[in-house]
Amino acid sequence: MGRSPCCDESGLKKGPWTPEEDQKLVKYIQKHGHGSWRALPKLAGLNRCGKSCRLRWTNYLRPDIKRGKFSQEEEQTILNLHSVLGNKWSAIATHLPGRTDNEIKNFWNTHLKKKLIQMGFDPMTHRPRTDIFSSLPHLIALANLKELMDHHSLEEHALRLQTEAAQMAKLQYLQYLLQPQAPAASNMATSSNNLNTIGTFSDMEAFNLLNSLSSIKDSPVSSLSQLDLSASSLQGINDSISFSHLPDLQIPCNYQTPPNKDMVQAPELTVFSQGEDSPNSPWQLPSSSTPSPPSVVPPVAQTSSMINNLGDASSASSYGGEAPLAWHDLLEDPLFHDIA
DNA sequence: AAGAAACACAACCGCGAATGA
DNA sequence: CTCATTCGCGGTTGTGTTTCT
Repeated sequence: MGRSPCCDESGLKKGPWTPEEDQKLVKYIQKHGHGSWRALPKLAGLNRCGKSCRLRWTNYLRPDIKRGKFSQEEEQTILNLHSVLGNKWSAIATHLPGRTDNEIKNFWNTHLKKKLIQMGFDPMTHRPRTDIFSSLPHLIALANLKELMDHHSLEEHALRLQTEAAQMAKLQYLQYLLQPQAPAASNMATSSNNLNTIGTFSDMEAFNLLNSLSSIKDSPVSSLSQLDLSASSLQGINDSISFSHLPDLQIPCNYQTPPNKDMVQAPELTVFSQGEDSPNSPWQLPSSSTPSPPSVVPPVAQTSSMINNLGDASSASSYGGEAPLAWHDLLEDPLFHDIA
């Protein structure tokens, strides 16, 4: 065990590669393949360690590397995969042909992470931030409220938002049902934490909810940022409706890049369905930038496997689960009773 | 025009997993 | 089974470039 001693060896060159070194490395690998990286430098006539050669080849010299800016589609793929896989850069890279894990990692650290923070999302959990800074985008959105109000009458706006809030609450409930580790829903379900045991209940509930939510995409306001903004404005109008649990959504998000950097836009919600995507991935990722909700509501059996897959996905994730949902809050919420 | 700050990205470091003797 | 070696991964740093003041 222990780490490789190769880089500790003195006398080996470090730092940026020269074109001559690149040429030597490329020529050698094209002719012989890399074989043992440790042996390669000597054989190729390079005064570098094998590790350095491997890195240079895999991150820069490999002929199949795609260079240049990341496309919108690639960006969205990274965001989606990161929400499921966490910082598993190599795993993410396998879904982006021609891109290296290092490149993706750099792109994440320099662009996407900041973008998410700007949007008010925790880049690690992909959930709305709950610290003080999270309110910043919210406040920015509020600042734009006046403009929005110029276009819609307040009442009409409030009514529409009330409907959307109800849909969000349903989504929350669905999220709870899809949580394999969720505590038994007190008096509403069996007392067992066993997924199979609560499965029957969850399946039916999830099935019904998915049915009722299948039209959510047609909602006139489809982005969370709009909903957040709406929620704030509505809260002023009708204090009896609580939106406190809205930021708890954990269903994987499908992010859309704001059309320009000055515009703050939160992710659109997408209910993922199991699909014929790569067998490595339990998720069927939306293939285009305009995702649509599942056109066919999964049958009960499928919903079960969705739940299982959700479990797999969350275990694959590198971050521990924050208490995902204030379940009792939801139960006590008058809004919940209206929709349930 | 010059210095500072921010950004972008290549490369390095250290760790753990895999592998083979 | 143990240990040494190699490889690959993820975090971090260093440095060149661009933008801002």
